[in-house]
Amino acid sequence: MGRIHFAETSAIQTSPLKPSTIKDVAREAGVSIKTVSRVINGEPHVSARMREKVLASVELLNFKINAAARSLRSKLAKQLVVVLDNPSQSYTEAVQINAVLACQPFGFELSLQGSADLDALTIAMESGTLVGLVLTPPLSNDFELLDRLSKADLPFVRVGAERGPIELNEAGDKIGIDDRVAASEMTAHLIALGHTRIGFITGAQSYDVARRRLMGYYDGLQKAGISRNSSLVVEGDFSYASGLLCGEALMSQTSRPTAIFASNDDMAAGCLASAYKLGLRVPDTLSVVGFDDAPFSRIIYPALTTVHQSLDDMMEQAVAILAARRSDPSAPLRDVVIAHSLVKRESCAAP
Amino acid sequence: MGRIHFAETSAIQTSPLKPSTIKDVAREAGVSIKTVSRVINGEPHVSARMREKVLASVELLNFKINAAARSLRSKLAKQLVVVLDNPSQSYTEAVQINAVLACQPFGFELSLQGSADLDALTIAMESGTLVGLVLTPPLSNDFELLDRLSKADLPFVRVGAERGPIELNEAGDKIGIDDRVAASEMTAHLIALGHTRIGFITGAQSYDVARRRLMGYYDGLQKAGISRNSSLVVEGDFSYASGLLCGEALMSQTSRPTAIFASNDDMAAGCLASAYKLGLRVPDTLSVVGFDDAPFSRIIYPALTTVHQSLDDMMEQAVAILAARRSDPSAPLRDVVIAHSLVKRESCAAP
DNA sequence: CTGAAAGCGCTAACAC
DNA sequence: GTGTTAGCGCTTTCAG
Repeated sequence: MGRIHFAETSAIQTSPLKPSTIKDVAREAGVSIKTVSRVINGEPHVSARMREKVLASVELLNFKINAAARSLRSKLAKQLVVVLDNPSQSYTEAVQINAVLACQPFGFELSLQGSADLDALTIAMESGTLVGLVLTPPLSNDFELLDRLSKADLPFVRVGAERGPIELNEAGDKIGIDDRVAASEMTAHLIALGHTRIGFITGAQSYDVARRRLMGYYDGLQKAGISRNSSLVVEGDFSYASGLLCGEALMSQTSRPTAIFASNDDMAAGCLASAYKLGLRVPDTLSVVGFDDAPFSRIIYPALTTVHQSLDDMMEQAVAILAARRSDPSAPLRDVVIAHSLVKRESCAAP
Repeated sequence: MGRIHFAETSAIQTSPLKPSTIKDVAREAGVSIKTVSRVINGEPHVSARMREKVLASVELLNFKINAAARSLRSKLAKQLVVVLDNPSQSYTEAVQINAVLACQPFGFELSLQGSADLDALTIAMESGTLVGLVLTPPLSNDFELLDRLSKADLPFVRVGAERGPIELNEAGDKIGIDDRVAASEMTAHLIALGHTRIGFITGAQSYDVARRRLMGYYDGLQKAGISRNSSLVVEGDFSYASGLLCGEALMSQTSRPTAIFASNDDMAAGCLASAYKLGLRVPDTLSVVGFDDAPFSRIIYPALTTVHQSLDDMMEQAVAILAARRSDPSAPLRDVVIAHSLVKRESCAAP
């Protein structure tokens, strides 16, 4: 997750010269400052020759645009709100840092909120300071909220939202991984290892992401011809504490599962802890896998086999989508699917 | 670590009005815009009556200073460099997010770097764009670097740096916890529990912070009248991998320790993993404690007893010190000690 | 102690 | 296609 890429953020290393202005560039290139402005903003109606001359001078003088002056004049919106209300500590932290990182290049002012205050947001939008909202699960699938947001004409992107047939009150851009496919792949991995009694710890069923992961688990079972067993599925809430409880419930059954698939890493960690408490060795006696590839997943013992979802990509693109929509509000709605991957570590083995 | 405080960052929630300008305030208060400027910048030479009038109007109109306009005009430096080169993944991540957070209120542009490029930094300083540097361990005690930094007249604050008798090439502001006292307290805690054979995993001895924590461990032993035993001290490098190795080394001794004090949480996690591998139950057979209170320390099993150091406070103050020094370069050098605390969780028990 | 005027670097609006 | 002009909101002169 949020490793900052040193080279990218290191403005100082790349600009060892005194800052030059648009005027300097204009003089150098022998054009007007407006032309320079057009070129550096990628506007049309500039001849190729001029563009080249300007670009050369920009390079020569190591011109860097003055963000303060630009935003003072252009009054482009720059507040971006991320709404975050998730019980998973690691998810919450990962979203936070990646949101901060994603906003840096745009100079957006990030505001993290636990819920969306429509009135305040509407005012901010009308006064031209709001770029838009990034909604994370479970809010990204809260249809009442989505409805009000679209009625208020507020741009928003839904992270990890349900994708599928367009529904009536469907709106906003979407971005996420294919949770269902990922969960099915993980299930298949467990089955390939030889497991047939596979427990599943689901998130709250009010979360669409939880439902999708559960469906993926069922898909995997079905593909292998293994029938569902409702006693092997228990419902947590994506928190560590719930993983502890659900793990215990699963393991204390008369015929206990040989593998447990927790639908996020926080719950997998809890599950690992309860296995330890019950004296079950992982992966020898029990395999445990997670979902998310939280930062701690390689540092707990045993290192967790899990599904990697690239939250940095996701937040980066979410912010980029909003930024693009700022210039062109009527651009077609995006639905971006980010690649996921299985990361196999030490927490599972053959039964 | 980096939990973002929702209320603080939520500019939108607190300013549901259209932004008003210094002009509006001046008109409201019946004064000139310069007077408003003086008041909001805390400048002297303003009568109490005027100040009050202005403040009232500021409140009334919900005036928020326009950072873009201010920085365009005042050309105050706003680049802040954090130099970070530490093997601990969790420490690195925590510093990153807290640095980003700490810079937000000042509108500083953060640049994370793996080393300090003096030439580039000097140019940036001379052209008035550099606020200063925040040095983290081990750089915060790299005397050659410190020396060059002070000769180049660059402001810097040293996080987690050695404190004590002023040395010749001592310079810069300092901020950190009292590592030595903290380590001694943790050792005392272990001893109070009944442990006498306490293993210690130290960081690389080239790190002053590692040396201080080791000294604290010795202090704790000494206070209890327990003699040092060099076979109980092994040297890691603050990484998870080294904790794994060192833990193994400690545990495979003929008369193994009943408790292990790893001098950071990454190594403690590694140590826990090696205990698990060797079939030693923690805390039943072996107690393990860490240092730092990394985000994962409550999620691994067993939840880690550790020393909490408030990196958010530290980075916040570090940035604030630099900001203050920007207005008054000759202010006396600060040496801030942040409070630490023992957080007792489940990873240790009586032998 | 207070104020009037100039202008930071850039882009919007309008010429040409 | 290109250039000119005005002015964003603030702080900095420099006069009172």
